[in-house]
Amino acid sequence: MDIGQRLKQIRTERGLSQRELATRAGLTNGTISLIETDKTSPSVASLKSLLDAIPISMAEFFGAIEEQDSPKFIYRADEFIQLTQDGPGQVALRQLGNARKHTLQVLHETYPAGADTGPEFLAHEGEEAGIITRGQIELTVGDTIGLLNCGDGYLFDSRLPHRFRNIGTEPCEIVSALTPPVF
Amino acid sequence: MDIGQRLKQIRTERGLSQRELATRAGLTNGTISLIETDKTSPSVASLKSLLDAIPISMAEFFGAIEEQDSPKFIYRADEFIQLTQDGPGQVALRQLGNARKHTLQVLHETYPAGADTGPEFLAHEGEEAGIITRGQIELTVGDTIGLLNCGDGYLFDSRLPHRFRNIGTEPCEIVSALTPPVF
DNA sequence: GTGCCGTGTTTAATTTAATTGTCAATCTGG
DNA sequence: CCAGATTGACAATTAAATTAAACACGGCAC
Repeated sequence: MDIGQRLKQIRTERGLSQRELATRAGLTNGTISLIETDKTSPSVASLKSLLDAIPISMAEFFGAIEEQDSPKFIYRADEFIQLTQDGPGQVALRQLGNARKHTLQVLHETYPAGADTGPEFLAHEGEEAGIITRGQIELTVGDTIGLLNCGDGYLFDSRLPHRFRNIGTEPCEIVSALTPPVF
Repeated sequence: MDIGQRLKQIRTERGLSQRELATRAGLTNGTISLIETDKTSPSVASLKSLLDAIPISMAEFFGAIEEQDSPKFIYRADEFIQLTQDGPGQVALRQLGNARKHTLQVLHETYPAGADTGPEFLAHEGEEAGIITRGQIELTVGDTIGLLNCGDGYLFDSRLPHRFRNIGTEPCEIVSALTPPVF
């Protein structure tokens, strides 16, 4: 999402210099330079001032950006959405993309040593599967219990009651998938 | 343009607490509180994180806001668009609204003592008119010269060459109108 | 009632954005 | 060719957003 490039494009299209736009918007040329070179992320208020002075609406501005850079296929590690609070001993669930827009939900799960999805079992519609990428974890599905090591995987009907427990000493990481997404 | 209200609306619609949304977006609950109560204007990056975690696009977010609060009839003094650079002895032109969207352009003009629109006369299409609200100014239109005092006004065809000069000792302020707008 | 969790708000400290002033590079006119 | 003006970028300071921690309010179990 390149705000700087888009701002520069519109500004130059209309034949405005950074200084001219700056005075109209009540900002400074330096600020516009920093924004256009992506060295800062402007406040919504600043961006609104700039767009009013051009003039163009926020919706138009972002509409053009978002239809430009979609559809999105690649998600960087820092773009994952954290579904859980962090804290010592807490399970961390990091979701890939906007699951609501898809039928598939992929998570990067981290279970610290001793972590547990709880004594009450989980159960919901759909199917889920995953592969252990670090450490090991105990998985209970129905009345089956198994210890999964790094490289192992699982696949089951989510309606069956299930539970994850890291009974090892090192953290366990899992890449898992669910369909349909559950929240 | 109430960003806080809109964010709160969407967040509560989806049954998210400030803290839950905060962890998903990688921010803090305090920040969301400040944004929702309009005590701060978030950076575009922060807002994008929040909207991604909801999820909703920037264009959708602002689209709903902008169709809500338009059409706009009232413009606050600090919303005027400054058409000129500030500086000592400089004429300041502050424009009311987005003249490009209308056929009428209204300006709040300030002429410091000694200010002058220049020895070369102005001339452009349309008509212009105004009323002096402070101080006094010398107006030349064609070969007519007049001294206008506070409360006086003018109205002429803009194709006639014209010039404003503040020959007094105190600043002069004028509220003027042009049609069609000139840039 | 008391204690506990969940909510949203507020405060001081920190991080980040915005301003100010300056720079080199690029035009423009004499 | 040079002087003056204009452009976008940069460094240091100022202003503002963000954090982290505390606060106050309202349920809800016990």
